[in-house]
Amino acid sequence: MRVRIEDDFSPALIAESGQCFRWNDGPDGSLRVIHAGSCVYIKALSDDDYEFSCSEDEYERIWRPYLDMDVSYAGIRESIDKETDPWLYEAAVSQRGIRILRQDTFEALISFIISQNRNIPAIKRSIELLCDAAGEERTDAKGMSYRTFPESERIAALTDEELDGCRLGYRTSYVKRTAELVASGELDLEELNALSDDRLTQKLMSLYGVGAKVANCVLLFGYHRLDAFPVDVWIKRILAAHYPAGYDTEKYRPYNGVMQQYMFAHARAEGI
DNA sequence: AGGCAGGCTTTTA
DNA sequence: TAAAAGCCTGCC
Repeated sequence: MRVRIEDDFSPALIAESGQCFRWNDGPDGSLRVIHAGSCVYIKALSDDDYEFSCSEDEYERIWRPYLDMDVSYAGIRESIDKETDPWLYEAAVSQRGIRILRQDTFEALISFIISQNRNIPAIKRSIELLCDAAGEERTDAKGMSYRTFPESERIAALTDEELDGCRLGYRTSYVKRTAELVASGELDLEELNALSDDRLTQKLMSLYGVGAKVANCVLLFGYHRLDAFPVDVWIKRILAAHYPAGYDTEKYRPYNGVMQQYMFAHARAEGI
């Protein structure tokens, strides 16, 4: 179906943003996106018009919420103070179209545990191997097969050899223990949504293999806490270079996470 | 108590 | 060979 989207939206920039790992190039300049057991091709027809390879019902039910279409990212972007934050402003202009996806919480948790101390191609490779090993095989709108992100029970049921085959390295035990905790019901990720940002961060950091950085990524990308501000090596370098006197996270509350994405993506694309 | 060094798997550039 | 969207353990 054809969809008109007038707010900031760039599938290409989202695919490169580092927040999601299952957006890949499809035919004819389209992006192929896998989420929530479904797969869709998104193709830009003009600045504001997009073709989604799904029904209107599926778009409304799955893709529109996933793409966070009820939040105005243009509004957030335009709140940036060009005078006091020139580099952030420039980052937001060049990365206009990035949105914070409403990803599945479990998928985000496992994905960002896998992400630690690795670059994006390696992260994507491990996640695809994990989906191949434990996800369900389905067929997309173009007749191509894809695999869903596995349920916690399916990951917990993998043998050590199968999990090792996903090239997780020392993260294998982190993924295994987290999946087992969720599968057993001992850890209810949905229930945690009632916690404040600080409490949720603490709770996630109590998990084996989850530190401050991964916890903040899970808040931002898995719980849609738009104020979460993951600090990684890139953000450290950016703040050192452009905010030597310190970066004030009060100013853009409650959208610090959106600003973080503009900065991170811009630094990766254009340099710091 | 809180901070720091060293180690960890594998891939990428 | 160093670095990579880091975290854990042990030591001080």
